[in-house]
Amino acid sequence: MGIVERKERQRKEVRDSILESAWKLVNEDGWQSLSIRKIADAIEYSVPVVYDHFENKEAILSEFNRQGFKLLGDKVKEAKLANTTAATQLEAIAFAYWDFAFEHKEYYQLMYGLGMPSCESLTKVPELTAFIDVFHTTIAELLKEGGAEQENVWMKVHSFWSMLHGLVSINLMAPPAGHMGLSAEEMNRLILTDFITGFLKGLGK
Amino acid sequence: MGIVERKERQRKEVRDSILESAWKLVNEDGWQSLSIRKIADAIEYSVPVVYDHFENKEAILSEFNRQGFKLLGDKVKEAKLANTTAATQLEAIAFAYWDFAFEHKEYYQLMYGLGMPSCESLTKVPELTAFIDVFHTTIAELLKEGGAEQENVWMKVHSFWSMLHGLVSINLMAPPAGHMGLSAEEMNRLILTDFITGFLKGLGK
DNA sequence: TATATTTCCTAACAGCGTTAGCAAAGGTAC
DNA sequence: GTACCTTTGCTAACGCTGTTAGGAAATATA
Repeated sequence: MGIVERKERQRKEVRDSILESAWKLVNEDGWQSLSIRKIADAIEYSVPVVYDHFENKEAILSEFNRQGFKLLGDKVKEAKLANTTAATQLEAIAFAYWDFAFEHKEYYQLMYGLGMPSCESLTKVPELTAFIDVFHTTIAELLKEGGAEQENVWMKVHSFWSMLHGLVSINLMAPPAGHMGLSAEEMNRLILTDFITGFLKGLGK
Repeated sequence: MGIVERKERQRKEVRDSILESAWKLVNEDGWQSLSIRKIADAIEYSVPVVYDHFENKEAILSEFNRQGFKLLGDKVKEAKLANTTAATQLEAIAFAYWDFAFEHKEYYQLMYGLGMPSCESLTKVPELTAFIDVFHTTIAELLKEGGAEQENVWMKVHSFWSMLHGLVSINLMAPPAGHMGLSAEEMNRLILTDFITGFLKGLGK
């Protein structure tokens, strides 16, 4: 009685081909343009068949979300295991994370919700430069004070902005649960002040 | 002949009411559910009238994008001017940035494209914890080595992840132009290594 | 062979961004 | 005041989206 087995196998094949086609479409035209109808077209089934395997479009996306974090987790773990000291491990982890994001842009964009407007829209905002300039003047001043004027100011500006954005956006998406008897707000305060003192130290302060 | 003036004034009134209604709708139901038809309904005009004032939906969004960066720029500049030393200025800037993001969540989400899935989806991914654990073990080990075991490990883990994500995501959205004779890639390498050494220092290394 | 079940499609609903084309209102000139 | 022109704002449509109801055809069971 291999009939139910065959049916399950065929069912899985359709499910896999949905994910495969979806992934192909995403890599061709990005997340925004992915649609159930396009998937149905690609797998050569009608639209409702897709709904036999996934509750809705978001379920397909969150499947890729899971895949992405699984893959990132593996890469990061692999990088750790390839090193022996904790310091080199952390360094390798950071590089692995970085490389993952740029080798799998589509995954990363989905995982962190990047991409509401087109990705390059940020650089087209004229108000951005005025806002970045405030960072620039302050950091340039600090580097002069610290006697490290020759350092690349723009690198530090970019780091400052980026790290700050990272702290903020992760907090908006996944606020820390609060550990060791500290509330989430106390944690945030700590994280922010810790970041600032660390950054100032990096400027020679 | 105040007729053209009146017409311009009325035109501006409609334009303003479009933005006002859009902003209201966004604050009620988020960016994802904003639609031209809802705006038209709110301003009590038909749909094509909206297109007399904005080329398309994206033009409305980028108007808010500009507003957001303008407001953020003002807050940050204000924080700077309220302080005298560069170090306290930088600190005040960071706090102003932070506060802006949480006081104006809608702006911040639009400005940085957060919000493709619902914002809270991140914490629902089971693969996330496995991936964070790699950070945790490594950083805990480093703190032990540095003799700073009592420090809040989770805070450092959260910082590490957040900053790394910030560096990556800003790079994906607005890659640095390359300054001072360095290519964008060299800049990135510098920024990343600088981050790692800085972070390690913060762990007592 | 007849019945029950699974599989799969057509067709629709309600919404979206966007635009063509027309009616009405407003302003201008005689 | 009447004729003309320009602006204004509408209806209605096109083509797309996610999602689902209901029925036909194929398959499995008795």
